[in-house]
Amino acid sequence: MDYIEKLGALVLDHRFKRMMNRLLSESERIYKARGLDFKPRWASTTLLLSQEGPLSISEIASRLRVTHPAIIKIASDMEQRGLVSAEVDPIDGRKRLLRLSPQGKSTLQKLQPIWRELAAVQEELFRTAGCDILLLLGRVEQELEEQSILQRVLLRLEGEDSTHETQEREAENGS
Amino acid sequence: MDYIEKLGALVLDHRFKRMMNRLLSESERIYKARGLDFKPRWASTTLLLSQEGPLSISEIASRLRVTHPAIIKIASDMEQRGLVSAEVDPIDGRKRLLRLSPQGKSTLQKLQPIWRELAAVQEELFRTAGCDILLLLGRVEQELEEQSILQRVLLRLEGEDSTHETQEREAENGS
DNA sequence: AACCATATTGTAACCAGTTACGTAAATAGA
DNA sequence: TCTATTTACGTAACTGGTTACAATATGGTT
Repeated sequence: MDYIEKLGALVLDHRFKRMMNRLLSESERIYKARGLDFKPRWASTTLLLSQEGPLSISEIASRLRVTHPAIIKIASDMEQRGLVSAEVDPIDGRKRLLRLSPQGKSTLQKLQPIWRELAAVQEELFRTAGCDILLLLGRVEQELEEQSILQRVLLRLEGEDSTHETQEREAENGS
Repeated sequence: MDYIEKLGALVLDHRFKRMMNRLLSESERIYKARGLDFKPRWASTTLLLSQEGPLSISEIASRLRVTHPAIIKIASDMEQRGLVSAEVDPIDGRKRLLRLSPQGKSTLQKLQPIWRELAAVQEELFRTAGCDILLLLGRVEQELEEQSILQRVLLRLEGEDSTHETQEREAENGS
């Protein structure tokens, strides 16, 4: 019945998305079950702010590798719930420095034990299934820095149809 | 510098999302490099239609485990480019049967060798990094069917704070 | 001091999905 | 046969991101 599984590696993106959604929705339910009004998507910003003091929007964005509008949205949601406060940087009027509010810190205290177990459960889940998922993802990202999927696939295809090589070469060199 | 990697399993969702985006954007560039006007997100629908004849919107949606509005969007995009055609089911006037058009089939022919190499490259990438990714994901999904992350985490938390059990129990029972 | 380039934030428009809802066709039951 | 329920599709509104663009503050040059 599950056609996506049958399709294999071709739809790996689909599989990753499914796993991501599962992790997000279960985290959300865990927070709810523990009586916390907290969204999984705030986790990385919360941790970053807790560990590295007040930071500007764009600093957070670059550290977390998302775009600044995404952080603006997260920050404004967290401000509404009183978890973070913001003030203009006194020495650079363009920046708005974000910090965890007292309420944000108290929420963090409640989150810590949950996060500890959540991380342990997830790591264990993948280890039981056969591998260290973080190590694996790190290695794959490393491999891809050396050579992109695009390059790998085009190279293999080029070997195949060495008869009709036309515009592919440019595209490949362009990267 | 990459704070997400430092955060570890807590932000596994983030890591999966990153990998998914990478796979999608590289696929898109591969299609472009080979001169095809084709989106990675059409792949599963295209394959399904090619293998299992004309299908209705909701059949496709359920086979691919997405919602039907998502398929409506994909189908209308593919119709615009002439890759699929649709007609009302003669024996059930509610259904719109989708099938690959001749042009869709010819595009499929061009996609096949690309997909073959793409799948091979992706599998190899993960195998080199240490594991059979499809097997791994399948196993984890299997494990999660037996017991959800929610249950696992709540169980572990319950064991922990058996000393200071306050309001958490209610929340936990509520789920 | 004036000006230009750059950095930061914010906003708008878009994308790819979801949930929620409305409508039409089919089906089941009285 | 008439009605009530269910199914299929479509649309609207929302979410969580993106890119593109505008406005403003900073800092370096002349």
